[in-house]
Amino acid sequence: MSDQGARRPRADARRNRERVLEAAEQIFATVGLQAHTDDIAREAGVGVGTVYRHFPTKHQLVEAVIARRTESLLTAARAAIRDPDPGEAFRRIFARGADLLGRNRAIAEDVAEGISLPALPPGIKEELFGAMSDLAVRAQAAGQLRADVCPADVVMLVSCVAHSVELTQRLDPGLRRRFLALILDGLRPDAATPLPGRRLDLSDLHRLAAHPRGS
Amino acid sequence: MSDQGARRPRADARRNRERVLEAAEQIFATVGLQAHTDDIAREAGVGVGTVYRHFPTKHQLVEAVIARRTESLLTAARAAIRDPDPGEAFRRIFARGADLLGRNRAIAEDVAEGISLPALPPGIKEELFGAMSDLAVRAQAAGQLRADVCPADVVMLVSCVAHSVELTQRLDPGLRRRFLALILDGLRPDAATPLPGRRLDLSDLHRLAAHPRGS
DNA sequence: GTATAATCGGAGACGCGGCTCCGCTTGTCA
DNA sequence: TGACAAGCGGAGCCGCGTCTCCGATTATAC
Repeated sequence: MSDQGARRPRADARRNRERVLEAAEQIFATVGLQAHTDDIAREAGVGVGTVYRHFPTKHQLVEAVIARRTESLLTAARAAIRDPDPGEAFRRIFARGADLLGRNRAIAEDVAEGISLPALPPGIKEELFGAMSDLAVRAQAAGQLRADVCPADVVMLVSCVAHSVELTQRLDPGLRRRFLALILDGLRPDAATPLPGRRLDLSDLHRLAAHPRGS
Repeated sequence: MSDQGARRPRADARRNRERVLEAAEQIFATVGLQAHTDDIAREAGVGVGTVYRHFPTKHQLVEAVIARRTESLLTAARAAIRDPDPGEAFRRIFARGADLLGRNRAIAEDVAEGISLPALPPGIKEELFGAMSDLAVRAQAAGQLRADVCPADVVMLVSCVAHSVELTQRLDPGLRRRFLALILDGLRPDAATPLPGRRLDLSDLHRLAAHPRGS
């Protein structure tokens, strides 16, 4: 009761935590979200108990793994906002997102699962949506992105690409670029046929994110 | 041993089989593939035992439900091959597929799951792929579809659309048409930027279909 | 109407995967 | 070096969902 509650963990605990994180990253990336905790523990060379002590639920483990990877994308997206060529910046980040998804099956599944990005801590999610949205708006202002798409469309398209990535990855990793090219062509402003239906904004997406599956 | 092995089922058996099929169609459409057998039985007003007598595994039940729905799409696709406007025919069947997917969550999940269409009997699957492929080729010959996409791309795109449908349906059913329009714009021949990567044919897809998940 | 075989229903067996519990081990501090 | 709390591991618990089993029920044939 005399000193502060926080106390540095033991060396082996720190080492194991890192090992679990790395094993999880590796296994989730190849097997996907439905990987078994036991397999992750075995890969890390520890017992299941150890995994669950560091990450009380499987979901928290997924969250930790995905957050790590996503942060770097967010950083890149933030930097891209200052790019002198908004169209190129938009396409680059879009492609980079697809790339991240392509390299990590768990993230692809998570993003494909919904705009809700259930495994991502709320803060990062909103920032990422916001950054993508900003990039889109800037590209539109520069006449490099068709004017009738709304940020919500773009975010959804990413999820759509995530999904195609999931598929094509299994067949031929190079195929991903074909899809990307196809979708980016559909996003170009020249020769675009007007989109039907109503526009949605980010708040609609966030509203949906709150109710991931129910109707 | 005197008469032939086949014998007409009892009247109540036929009635129950039909009820199960209808209940399953209804529940799978709204809840999706992960619907519980017990719920289907309750909806049909029979016991689980009855469901399992008619459809020994859940998978066979799914298969029966999906096959029913898919056959009508196949019929439409076959008819569309004789359409005087190949571009329009292609777009119409593409849209109709998306529509079917949009109305039935189980099919959307199944198609989204992979080009493998795991729940579909092999015959229908190949015919459907073939019909879509024919429509694409004809549209290309008429200059209504960009020349650098290959049939495999189209089949994959359908899966991609299936996925977006899954998402958008929950948010706003009208949104589906926006996606469709976006994708179809990307498929137009004018102003298309050349697609990178190598072309795949249907046999590549079928090869993949044989190994749905493994690497 | 009666015999009989087909069909029904739902309690519960079974397998699977996330998670817990507790006896043993090991890092840390004096 | 010894004492002890922090940390470890993995057998097994628990809830869930698919499917089975068998006594009760009922359509059908004569």
